[in-house]
Amino acid sequence: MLDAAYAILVGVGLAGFSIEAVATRSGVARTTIYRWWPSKGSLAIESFLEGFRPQLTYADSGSSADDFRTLLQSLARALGGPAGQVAASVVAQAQSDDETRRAFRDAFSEPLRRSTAALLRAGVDSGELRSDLDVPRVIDAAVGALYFRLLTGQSLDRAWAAHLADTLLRGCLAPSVRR
Amino acid sequence: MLDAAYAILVGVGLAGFSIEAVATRSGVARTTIYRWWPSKGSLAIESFLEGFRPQLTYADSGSSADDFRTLLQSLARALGGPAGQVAASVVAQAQSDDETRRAFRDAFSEPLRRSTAALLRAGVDSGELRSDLDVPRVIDAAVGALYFRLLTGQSLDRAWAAHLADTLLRGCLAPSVRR
DNA sequence: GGAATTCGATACACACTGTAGCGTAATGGC
DNA sequence: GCCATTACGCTACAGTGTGTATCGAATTCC
Repeated sequence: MLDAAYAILVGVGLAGFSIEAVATRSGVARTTIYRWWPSKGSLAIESFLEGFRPQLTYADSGSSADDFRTLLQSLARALGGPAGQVAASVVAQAQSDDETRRAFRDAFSEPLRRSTAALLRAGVDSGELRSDLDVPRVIDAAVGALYFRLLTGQSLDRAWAAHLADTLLRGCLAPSVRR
Repeated sequence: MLDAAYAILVGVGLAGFSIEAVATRSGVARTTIYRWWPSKGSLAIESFLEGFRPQLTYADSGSSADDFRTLLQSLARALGGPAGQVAASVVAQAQSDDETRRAFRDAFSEPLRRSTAALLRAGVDSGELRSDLDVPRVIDAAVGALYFRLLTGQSLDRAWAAHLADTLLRGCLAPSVRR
């Protein structure tokens, strides 16, 4: 059923995503789906997590800047593909369903935020990044830019992510490392 | 009818937003609404534009950095209020309706992008901002961060916007002006 | 004052939701 | 091997919203 839900979200998009459609496609009775998922949102988010989780690269090269760039690139690569369509659908669903919003935050958004924060803080500690770096804002900007491109249907690839990372990092590097 | 649509989106949110509900609330027949708007999305976006347009501040203080900060603050202020709820609903609608997506981009997203780009380019020309500034990415980051906070239901106010602007500007200022 | 337009009201076919009830097949413990 | 539990398919149902068609009444324009 998760496969069917994923396939529908990737193919037809949120417009054609209904319990009915998932049931038909997966060859399962509608009642069976209701038995397992309380709402459309929870089904969507679970199918997203199923298909997305293993695609991120948390490098540890010794340079926080490089690791940051690598992470953003892997994010862009993942969200630029089919999973991006699913992610956008989940975010859209979350606008009319607090439960979905909460689930998405807890299962995806916050963990990602925490990992990124740890990565940047390591850079601050090592002296590579400026000591007064406003980590939450940098993450808002980075993740936000990805959201923005994703939800406005613009392309999302490694090259774009690399440029974004470089642009952001210019304000993050410690004075002694700046170009 | 636009007032009714706006009020519903602000109050109940996207969940309770239906042609039916707008008709009932505005005391109008459902058929009349269908006569004027081809889709739910076009109704939502028009009610958004009606209630939002006049709220942005395009300052011209002589400093691009200050103007950028001011613009971001006014955006945050506007989107942090009731209109933000409506904007989020429109973006969500746009995920299942290409027409809505296109309309939102043409009527809101792109003009805002263009104005911001002009503002930043003026800073580049005046020498306040670095000559190799990647303007599109800075805008992606700034606008994206706003989107992100908006769509994940996080607060959005002037103080946050000011910190965001400062964080971004650190990577934008020309070497001679840097702190 | 007559024509054109716009509206309200009703009706209809359709799709999806969410719940309930019932019979059936598989599973797992003893 | 038997029996209880569990999960499933199927059907039915009431409710809500969609989108279209039709028609008479009200309003506006000239």
